[in-house]
Amino acid sequence: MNMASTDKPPLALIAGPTASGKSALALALAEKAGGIVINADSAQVYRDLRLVSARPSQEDEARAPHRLYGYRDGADACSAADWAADAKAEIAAAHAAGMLPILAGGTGLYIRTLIDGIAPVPAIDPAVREAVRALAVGEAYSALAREDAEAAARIRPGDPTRTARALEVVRSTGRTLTAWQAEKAGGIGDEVALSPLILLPPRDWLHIRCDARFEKIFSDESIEEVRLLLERRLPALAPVMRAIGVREIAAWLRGEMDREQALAAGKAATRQYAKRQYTWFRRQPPAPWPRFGEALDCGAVPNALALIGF
RNA sequence: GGCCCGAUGGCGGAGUGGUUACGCAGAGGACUGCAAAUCCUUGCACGCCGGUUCGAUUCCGGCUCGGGCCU
Repeated sequence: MNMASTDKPPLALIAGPTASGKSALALALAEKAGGIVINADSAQVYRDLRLVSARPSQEDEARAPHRLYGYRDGADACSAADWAADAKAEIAAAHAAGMLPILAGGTGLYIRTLIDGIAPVPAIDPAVREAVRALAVGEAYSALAREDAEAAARIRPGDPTRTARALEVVRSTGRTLTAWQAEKAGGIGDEVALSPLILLPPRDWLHIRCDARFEKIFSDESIEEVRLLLERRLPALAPVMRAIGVREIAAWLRGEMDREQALAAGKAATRQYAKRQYTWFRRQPPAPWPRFGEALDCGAVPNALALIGF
């Protein structure tokens, strides 16, 4: 079991790029140690994306309890802090039930928010948000340069996401993002005995798995899933609409690509996503967190679990 | 057999007698409330053999290959 001698309740964390085998490893740990698997992946939270986000199967869910998978409506955009609050509640519930909570997922920002906390910026006035997001990047950036020069200095002029965020924060709260970010709140890192494991398998192995993953996703059932999602006519900027697979299958349904092109585009997007996650998990988590560099085939599971004391 | 056109990095695609676009893919990186998002950086080429020239990817000739036309 976990070697850490402490009174703090345990929390296991298995993170890594897509297709690295996180879910299978989490499930193996849950079966071995009496755990509850808690999703830490931003796309798998949406009900609308069962197949396209490659959520654990019903058989997997029958083997151990799974939480925070498909629990949000696609119209209800989830933020890092929203998820962290939900995860905190699920972790507490697991502890109350005497079980080991096991976070499994690949959204680095979500995990960081849960463990380290985040600046306690209040909710943004919806009118302000709408107005800010309606601006073109250039306009938003020059506005930011006037209203929060400090933020503008560290945000790249071409970065619409961060520019809009910084701008909506000053305008809605009257205080700059930089000022807010001087403090972090809500992190549970100090309250738990964390057993983190980062999966960084060989790239060529991962690429093969990414390709296979998307090929499996591009099925008749997934196409139906995307079709139903499109019928909801959600805003194009909604997180569900930007999930890998949704974009490509939608483009195919609209006749903008043929099947081969959509398949190739989906595979490429999956690999590119894995690469970004690889960079995050290689460099962002604290150095002491163990990294597991083997391909996660069946024989490697015990080695991986041993790294975190199970 | 003759004539014409083309041959540029992994792919697509400009261009130039000396400092060789760009897009995609790949690689590296950033990341504080949309993160499966967003953004930054970047290696790699001028079919082969001669000739002209101080200097050829660029000009000339031949060859090879591809496409087209003619007989």
